[in-house]
Amino acid sequence: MLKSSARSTVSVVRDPVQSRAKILKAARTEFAKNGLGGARVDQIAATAGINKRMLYHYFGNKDDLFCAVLEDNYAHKRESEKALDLENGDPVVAVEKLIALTWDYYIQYPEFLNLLNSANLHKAKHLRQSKQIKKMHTPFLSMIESILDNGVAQKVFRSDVDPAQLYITIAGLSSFYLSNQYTLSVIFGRDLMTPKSRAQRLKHMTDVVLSFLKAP
Amino acid sequence: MLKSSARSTVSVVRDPVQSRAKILKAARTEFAKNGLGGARVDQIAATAGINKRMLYHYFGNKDDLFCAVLEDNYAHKRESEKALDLENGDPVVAVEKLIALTWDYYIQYPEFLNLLNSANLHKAKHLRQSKQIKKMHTPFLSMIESILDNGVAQKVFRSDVDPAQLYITIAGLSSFYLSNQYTLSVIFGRDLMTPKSRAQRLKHMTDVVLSFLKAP
DNA sequence: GTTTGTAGTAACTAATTGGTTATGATGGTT
DNA sequence: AACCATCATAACCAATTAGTTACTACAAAC
Repeated sequence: MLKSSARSTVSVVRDPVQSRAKILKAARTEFAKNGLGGARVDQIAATAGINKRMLYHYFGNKDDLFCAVLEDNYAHKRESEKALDLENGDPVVAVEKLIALTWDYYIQYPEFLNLLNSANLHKAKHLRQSKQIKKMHTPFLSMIESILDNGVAQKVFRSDVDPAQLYITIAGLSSFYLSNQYTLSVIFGRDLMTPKSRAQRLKHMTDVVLSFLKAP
Repeated sequence: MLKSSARSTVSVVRDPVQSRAKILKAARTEFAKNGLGGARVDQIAATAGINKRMLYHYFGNKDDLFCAVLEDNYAHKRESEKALDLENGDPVVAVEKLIALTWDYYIQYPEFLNLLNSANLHKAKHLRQSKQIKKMHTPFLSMIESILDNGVAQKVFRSDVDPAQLYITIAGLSSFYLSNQYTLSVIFGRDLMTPKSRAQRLKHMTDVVLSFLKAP
């Protein structure tokens, strides 16, 4: 059975690094928009401007591609956290900065939370394959720990706070508001994403966390 | 083109109320498990034990079925909230009860959060069709408002708290922990759902919220 | 300069998908 | 007892889906 040949006159540009990056970027957008189940491989290939065959060439299958997107997603976030230096200086200011960073990151990259939700819908089975993920977070947790230690040493924070609990709390305060902004806006009948609303939320979250940390 | 007739010897039981309920229940499970995009209409029909045609008969199409599931989902939660009487009595106890109720409800009905996430992934376009949703929440918000008012009157709570902000905070503290338990467990390398872990989280959340409300 | 692994394309496929057609059965109302 | 809107079934369909096959072409090593 004969098949027609690929076009042979026009020279094909080979750029594996960029091709891979384009696929990853398009996949991130598509997975974030429609979830793992709703995402279409054809759409990812079309958005990336590559042939679908290359997607399978580089990433194996849809699930492995999703896994690669998740790793990339976490790596990007950790990169932004490294940029801040919170372990030295005033612990109260450090906590304020940490809350603001979390909040701003979720706003700037709304795909992050969508991908996180999708990963959890599938009980993190994609993430569990990845060996790097866990160690990526260890330095982050120890950073929170030293902020708390500084606060305790300076007698401004209570001494019984679990860093993991605090991290989940800060992430949850931002995440729920942003991730559920659409249903919440319907329920409350008001736009939660105006600059004023956003500022109020940031203030509220900071109040909540610092009241807790400073409580006797 | 002749088609074979439906079986004519065995009498068919007609029970529209139960059929509708069975579809809704199966749809809830399937949508919660796989998201809107990943859910399969055939699977819903099979689980419900009804013919797929009836699903379209009762609910129109997949999106309208999803909308019906969401309405049902909210209605059920509001029903459980009505059961409590929090507006009278000690405001501190009322807040504690509200946090515990939210937490326990999410644990008892994990589909709730999955459906909520799916609804928001699609920017609440299904919920916006529904007219009842908004008014369903008004009494709930005013309940929180009167708890806060009681607390202020008794000089145990600060007076600048927005009820909507507080509601989102309480929901977020529970929701993020439970909804993301799988990825968080991978990251922290510990099981977040042991009885001990769950008790610690409930205590932490209560501490956080009450520290804030009692702060001067 | 030829071999070889990798990057690339077009066309294909088997299975699945949401939704429909054609037909029949039921039971309350008139 | 005839009527008819509603409840139900099996079989069907057009479109879509994830993944493949068969083939071509570049570029660096040999």
